[in-house]
Amino acid sequence: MEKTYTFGAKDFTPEHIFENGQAFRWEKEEDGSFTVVAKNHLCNVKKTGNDIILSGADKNDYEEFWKSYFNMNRDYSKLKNDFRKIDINLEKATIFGEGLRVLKQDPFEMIITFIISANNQIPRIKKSVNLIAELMGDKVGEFNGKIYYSFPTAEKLSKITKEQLELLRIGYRDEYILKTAKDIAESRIDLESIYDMETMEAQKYLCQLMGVGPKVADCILLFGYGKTDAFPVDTWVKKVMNEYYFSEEMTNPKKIRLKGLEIFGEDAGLAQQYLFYYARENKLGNK
DNA sequence: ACACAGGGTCAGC
DNA sequence: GCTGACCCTGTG
Repeated sequence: MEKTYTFGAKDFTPEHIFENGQAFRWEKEEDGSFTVVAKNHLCNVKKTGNDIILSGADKNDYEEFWKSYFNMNRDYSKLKNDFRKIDINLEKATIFGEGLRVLKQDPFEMIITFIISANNQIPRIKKSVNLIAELMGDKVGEFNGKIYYSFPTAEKLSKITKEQLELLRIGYRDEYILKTAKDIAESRIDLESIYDMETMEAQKYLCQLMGVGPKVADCILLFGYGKTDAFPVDTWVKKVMNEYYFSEEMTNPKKIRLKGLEIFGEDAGLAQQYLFYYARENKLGNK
């Protein structure tokens, strides 16, 4: 019999967690559940009534891995309560994205994933990232007839061949991920040291990597390092910030970022994720 | 059909 | 600092 672990579904809505553009290593099943692979762990996440059921994971797997992955130590009820006091638009976004959580994912995987994300579309990003795991990673397990693979280390990815790169269909980004994987594998950039850096210092440090600019760096810091004061400014955040917080059109991402931190404070990155999801799902500012 | 945008970044000025 | 080009592909 397959192992399972069950916990309360308060502040935990799988589709709002997985379908908000922070994670790409999952499949939605026919019953609405999500099968997710992270590091060398695999499980299926299903919401039934007031419960979340993890299949393929037991209490020990939860305590050792998934609890941290889902950032279960963070109190999202309190967070939403604080956000509601700050601003009515943010309150609307938190209600819309009820149960959204910002995950703690692998830093190297985030680096490669968000380099690929630049000037790209979410379905294509998902395809490319999963193909990298399939080509260069190891088999983690199987669920519902589908095989799941771990994301490769920098050492492994740095040995990808030209032919394999072709298969990824990531266009001009192939030289970015190759050079970045090499810089990390050969220790020119130390990913561990980033944990101890202030967010702005870390952003600058990450921007040394080919294909990493300020926005991608913020995504890496928010989704991979748990730095909640990283505030990625993309097209959607630009739209939503202009809609609510600027009287005249603001295009400068640096100033939008500053405004976000000024309004939303030390957890601005979490606010950003609600706003991003809200703006994109409602196609805010389109025509 | 075919232009357009997509979780931006880079090189060149 | 600003501008244009950039591999692809899903969408209208």
